[in-house]
Amino acid sequence: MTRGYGRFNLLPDEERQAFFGAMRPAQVLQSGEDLAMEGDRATGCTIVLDGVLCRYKLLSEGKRQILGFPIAGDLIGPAGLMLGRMDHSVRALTPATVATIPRHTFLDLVATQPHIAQAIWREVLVDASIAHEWLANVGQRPAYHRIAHLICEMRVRFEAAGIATGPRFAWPITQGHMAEATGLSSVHVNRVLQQLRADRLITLALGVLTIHDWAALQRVGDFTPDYLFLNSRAGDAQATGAVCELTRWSL
Amino acid sequence: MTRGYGRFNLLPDEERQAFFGAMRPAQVLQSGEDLAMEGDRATGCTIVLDGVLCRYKLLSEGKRQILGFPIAGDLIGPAGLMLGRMDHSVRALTPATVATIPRHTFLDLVATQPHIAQAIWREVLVDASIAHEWLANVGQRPAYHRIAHLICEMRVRFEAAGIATGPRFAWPITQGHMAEATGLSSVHVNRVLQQLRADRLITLALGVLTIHDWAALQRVGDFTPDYLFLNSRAGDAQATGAVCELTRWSL
DNA sequence: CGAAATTTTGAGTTCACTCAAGGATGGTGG
DNA sequence: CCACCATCCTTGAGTGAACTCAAAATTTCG
Repeated sequence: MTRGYGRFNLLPDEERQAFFGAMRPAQVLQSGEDLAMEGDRATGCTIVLDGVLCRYKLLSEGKRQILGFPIAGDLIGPAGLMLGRMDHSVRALTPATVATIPRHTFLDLVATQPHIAQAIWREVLVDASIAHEWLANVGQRPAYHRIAHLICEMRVRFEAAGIATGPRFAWPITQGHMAEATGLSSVHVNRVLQQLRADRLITLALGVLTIHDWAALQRVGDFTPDYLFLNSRAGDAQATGAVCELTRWSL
Repeated sequence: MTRGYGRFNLLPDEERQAFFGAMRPAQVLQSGEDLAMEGDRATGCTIVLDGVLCRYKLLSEGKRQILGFPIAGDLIGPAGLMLGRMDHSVRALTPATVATIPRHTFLDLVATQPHIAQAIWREVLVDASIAHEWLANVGQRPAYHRIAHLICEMRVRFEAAGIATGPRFAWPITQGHMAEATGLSSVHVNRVLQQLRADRLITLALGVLTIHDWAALQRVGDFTPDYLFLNSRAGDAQATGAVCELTRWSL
């Protein structure tokens, strides 16, 4: 069973098959491997089947800003395809499985299959909405609340993708990554996590995150899931598509 | 003469007329007036004809994060239309002129006019790219560099929109707005601006910004305009469309 | 001209950072 | 199976960038 094609499983049969049929064979990325680099001419649109990746930008002085953590069902590169080049890089944080639709096939699908086009634009727009929320998070919230917000988001997205069920799940994001995502230093992230633990909100150890008080964590993180636009029918995480080898990273 | 429809002037004649013809009569916003609120069901897609607006999110504790400064040629609300509700609010910072295409007409245009659809998606994707750059700016750069970056971006966008020519132009963004855009306090913005002035990079007074050393300012701001995706044909700022009353806010 | 908004200044504080070192953990190969 | 290495996590101490509060000066607008 494959982790999920996210919303793309909800497409009408014909278009769903067209979409899945357009994908090249699934491809496995090693942890730390780059899938695309900022400035690259995008050669295709990639859908994440399994694993956790990060979008990022490199700045002068070696700083890095993580822009998001794509997981199963998320798309990599549609914007790059349509604007001509990638505005950010993408790297696997865990072993990951992805499948790519070549540039031409993808543009054809978007032009001729309205439901596919709609599903893709939805993903793109939700990504933009998430970027807005992250900007607000990094710009306005103190470290403690900022980290809580990130954890809330990932929990909800993991559940929506069918990766996590319940308050205990694999957390493949290092404190260094959390620092780069939130604009904090990794030392400070570590201290904030200890505080969240002392406050009985979460524990995070050995790659496993446990949420002890979901309501309080959301309150602290000032989190409401509206910006994720998950409000369509439930059940879109049950995958029915093509079988592929899965890398193991989750619990 | 109208300030500009941005890239929409580049559409083939037939589609350009369809696009302009779909707009309701231009509408004037007062400074400080809200055009849309987060959570609103979007009723149309609005194109900015003149003036400067801001997209923003309100957070708990009364904090506000500004997500961008739409100017002539920019679109408000296409994402809101397609996702069902706005993920952020939009407010005029200066008197502004805008024109709206009603929901149904807009969706029809997108579905039936490929060049219009392409132009709109381009705008949407560039907005997302800008949000990514802002996230990196706010997350990683110190205040001094962060403000420099914002000034560089606005200068380039003002020029591309035909609003500014040369290094001296109207700057309707208060220090309070700059603070909310960059995640700094307005007091600190003020001190950074004084430092930029002491360093002979800019002067900003009475709503007029002068850039004294563009090369140095870009260096300080770690600014390259790639993420704005302005690389298509020049001359798209010459407006030829319908005439409308213009509010005066620029030099 | 007066009221409101914005900018500026000063003083004191704090949140988050840097630097540095020591402990865990996990993967790899002998 | 264990030794080793790389990565990641943790802790301590000192520093600094940016913040808050408060009030005065300036500009804008009705």
